[in-house]
Amino acid sequence: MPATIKDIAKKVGVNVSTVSRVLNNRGYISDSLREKIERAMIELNYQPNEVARTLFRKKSNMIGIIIPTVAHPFFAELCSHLEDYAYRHQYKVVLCNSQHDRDKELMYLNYLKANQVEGILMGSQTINVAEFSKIALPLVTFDRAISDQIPYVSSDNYEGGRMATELLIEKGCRKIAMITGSLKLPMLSNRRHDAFVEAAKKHGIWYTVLETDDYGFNPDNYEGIIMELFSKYPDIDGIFASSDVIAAHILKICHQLNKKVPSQIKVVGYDGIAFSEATAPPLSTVRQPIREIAELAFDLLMKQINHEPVECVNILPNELKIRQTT
Amino acid sequence: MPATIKDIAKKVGVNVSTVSRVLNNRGYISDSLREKIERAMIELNYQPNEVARTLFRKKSNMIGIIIPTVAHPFFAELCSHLEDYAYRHQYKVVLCNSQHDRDKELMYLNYLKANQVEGILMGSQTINVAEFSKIALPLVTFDRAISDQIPYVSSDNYEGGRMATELLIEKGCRKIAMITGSLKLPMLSNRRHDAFVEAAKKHGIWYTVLETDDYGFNPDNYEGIIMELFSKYPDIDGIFASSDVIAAHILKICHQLNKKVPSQIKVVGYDGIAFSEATAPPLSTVRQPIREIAELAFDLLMKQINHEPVECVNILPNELKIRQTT
DNA sequence: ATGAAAGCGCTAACAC
DNA sequence: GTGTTAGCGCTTTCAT
Repeated sequence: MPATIKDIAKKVGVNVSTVSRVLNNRGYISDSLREKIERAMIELNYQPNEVARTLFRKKSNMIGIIIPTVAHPFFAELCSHLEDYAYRHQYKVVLCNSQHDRDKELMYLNYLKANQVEGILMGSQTINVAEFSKIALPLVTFDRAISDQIPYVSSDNYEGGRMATELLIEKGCRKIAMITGSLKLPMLSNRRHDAFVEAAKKHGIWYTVLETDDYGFNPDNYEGIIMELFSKYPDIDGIFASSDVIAAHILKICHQLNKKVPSQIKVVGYDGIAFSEATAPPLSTVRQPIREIAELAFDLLMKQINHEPVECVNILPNELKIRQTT
Repeated sequence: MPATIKDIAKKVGVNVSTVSRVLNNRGYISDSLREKIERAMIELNYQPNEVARTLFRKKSNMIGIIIPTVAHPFFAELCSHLEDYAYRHQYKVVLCNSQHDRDKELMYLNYLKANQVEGILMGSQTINVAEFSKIALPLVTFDRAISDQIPYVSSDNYEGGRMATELLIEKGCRKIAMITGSLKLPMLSNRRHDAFVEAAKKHGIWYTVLETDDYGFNPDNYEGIIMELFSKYPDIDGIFASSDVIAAHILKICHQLNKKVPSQIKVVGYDGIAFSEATAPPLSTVRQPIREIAELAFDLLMKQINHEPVECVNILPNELKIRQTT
């Protein structure tokens, strides 16, 4: 049994409130007593029970992060930055992978609320506004605008898609394809696709679009689609992938099919994850400001927790990284 | 203010203990009352406060995961599986990235304990046994044997290193290198290096070893080392990388230097992360059973929490994935 | 079958 | 300066 404030009090022969005072550095305390108490704390290896404190203060210093899966490098990097900011602000992070499972998402939302987290960061949403309003907790989302009440932060998907497509065209592509996650879901990232289509049309370039499985996190699925694309249109000379992971698979298949990148075919990814620098050849991509997204999202959450007003629409600019696949 | 058990009791006109009974399905309750109470709970959107429950029960249903950084794909995948098992057992996961920072690690350890987590999974340790014994919490580690009291689970590093090296040799390499994380730290993964050296010696093959920066998670550092290797020994014909991430960078540099893989030079990685299948060409690697490692580690933690005896040394076999870089 | 009361570990009025 | 006390939201004896 770990020592409690009572044990300390008893050992020193004072009241628990006195111990509490030194613990919180509040109120007057004689130096001699303070010293004695501090010594006792060390001797008994005392640590305040944060659960009890949370119960009283109604402040848990915990936030929840709900994402589809931390196994995806984009979310892993996002998460890593988020944890970094949280730590600096003395917040702990509860990691929740929804796996795009609606039930799991709902369960986690309830869990988190029941555990008194102060706010939630969501990179995964299958649930709707009504369900959210029940949660009644500070919330920030990525990639999805749930309602105009709930702040979101996202990269400039349209502009990102435009940059990628224009790059392909500029570099001479005349028959381009986009491989994207499912467009059925109302995700902000679908605007990458809108931009692709509009840019292609604007330049009068032939184009086609292929969608991966519903959630786009299944590599096996990617390769089938890429193969299908190449067998149907062997003369495709440019591909915009809606994620670097997909782009890496394209590069792999190109290598396998002996299609030279970038001479015969050019590829642009999206995200700018660490691995995009380590592909062969290094991947041209639309780099999302992952760190900044994390920082802003965390900041927005803190503001809500502190009842400060927040901007709901937060779109951050991307950076086009022209490397060696274009 | 969310509704409490008192609000429910007042609304229905019963004592809180009665409400508590229906909440916990304990003791006798008339059907009519139960129904009324359940209705009230729904009407008030009641959710039990898990913090209060934790305080009373001394059971938080939370565990902590301390890893160097979830941005590294190996840990991201491990974490993803861990979260999966935790969820299935109704446990929540607090994510802690130590960044190999001793202070941060210590802080987190204390935080976690103060927050009454039931156990800790550690993939990062700079602290020592003495510091650990103060924690006095169920613990399982990866990659590092802290003491013979603390269970760890790891892939068979020696055998993995041996398989990788033998593969290189078997495929005809006569001048091989290993690029590894720092060997200064007493990590289990250093045995990959031991195996490399012994296998090379056994076959009378020339070899050399290069170490990355202390913690081996800095890609900029990797490339410098790889370049250095190639400029010093341009006729190297095989490299064993101690991680797939390093291996990917080697592949990239080879592409850049126009060294053909696998004809001129062969590369084997370690880990078997998802990306290892998407490199060009697909990477031969020693695949760690990441899911199984996570499962066993979680299981070991649960056993300790339940005061069941556990095996301390847990070494799981790897699988040699021969793809197209060898 | 239901209520009253004590207590989990801690904090914050309010006394003295 | 330090002690007393009530209470955070919940659970669990122990009465009735």
